[in-house]
Amino acid sequence: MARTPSCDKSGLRKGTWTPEEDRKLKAYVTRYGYWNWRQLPKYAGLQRCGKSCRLRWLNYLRPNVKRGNYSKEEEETIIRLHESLGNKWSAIAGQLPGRTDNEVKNHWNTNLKKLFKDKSLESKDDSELHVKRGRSEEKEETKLVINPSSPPLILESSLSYSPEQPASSDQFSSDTKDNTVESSKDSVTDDDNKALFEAFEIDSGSFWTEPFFWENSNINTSSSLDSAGYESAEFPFLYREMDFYDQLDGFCF
DNA sequence: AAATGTGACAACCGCAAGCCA
DNA sequence: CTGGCTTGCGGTTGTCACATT
Repeated sequence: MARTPSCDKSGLRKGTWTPEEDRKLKAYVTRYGYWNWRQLPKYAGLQRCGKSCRLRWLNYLRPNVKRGNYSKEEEETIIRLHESLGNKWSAIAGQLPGRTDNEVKNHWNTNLKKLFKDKSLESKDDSELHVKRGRSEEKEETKLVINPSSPPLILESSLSYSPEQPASSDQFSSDTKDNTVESSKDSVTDDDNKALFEAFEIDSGSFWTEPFFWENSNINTSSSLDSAGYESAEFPFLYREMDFYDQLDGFCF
C-alpha cells in the first residue's frame, strides 16, 4: 500500500511518510499554517519537498479528512458529478465534505468506474438529472499570511514528546479519532495526536493560558500583517474550549 | 502451504494556472 | 509585458494486503 522510503538525489526523502514526519508536519502546519510549501519543510525539520508536504497535509493530515467507507449518497454524488464534470476530481471532491480529490479519484478508479459503466448500460436517463452546482460551494481556502522575511521557528527540537508523559487532558475529540482511525494502522494514531498536542504545550510554554489571538475567527488574511508577522500568529491557542480540529478547519485549511 | 492475481490507496510526476515583482 | 516562482490538478505508479488457484 505504501511506498518504500528512499532518498532522491538532493537528499530529500520520498515514499511513505513515517509517524514522526507526520507529527512534525502536523505540528508545524497546525501552529503556523502553510505560509509557503516550498520553504515549509525546512522550518518544520522535514527532509521532504514542499510538494510532498502539501500533498500529505491535504490528503491525509488535514483536519476533518474523511477516510474510507463511502456512503451510498457519496458514491451517487461522485457518479453524478463525474458524468457532468468528467475527471474534475477537485471539483467533485468539493461537493463531498471531508473528501479529497485524490481519494475520490482513487475510489472512482477502483470501485465506481465499473459501477458507472454498468449503470450507463442500464439506463442513460439519469444523466438528465445532473445537478450543476457552481464552484462557489467549494471549500474556501483562507491562507494564513505570514511575513516571509521572518520565517517561523523551527519546530524540530521542540517536539520531544515523551510517551511516559500522559496528556494533560483529552482535547482530541471523537471527530479527530474519526479522522485518523482508518489510517492509524500505519501512521497517525491517537498517541500521535497526543504527542502533537503535547508538542504545543512544550513548545509554547503554556498552551492553555495563552490569550485568544484570533477571536471570532477574525483572521488576518491580507498582506497587511504587521512586521511581527507570524510571531503574532498564535492561532492554535484559540482552541482552549473548543474542539481542536473543528476550529482549525474553520479558517486556516 | 505456496504461488499468483487483483484491489486499494498513498504518493510521485509533470504540466498548467495564478501571482507578483 | 514578461519571466520566475508557487500552488493546484489530474494521470500514473509502486507496494501492500487479501483473495484465489
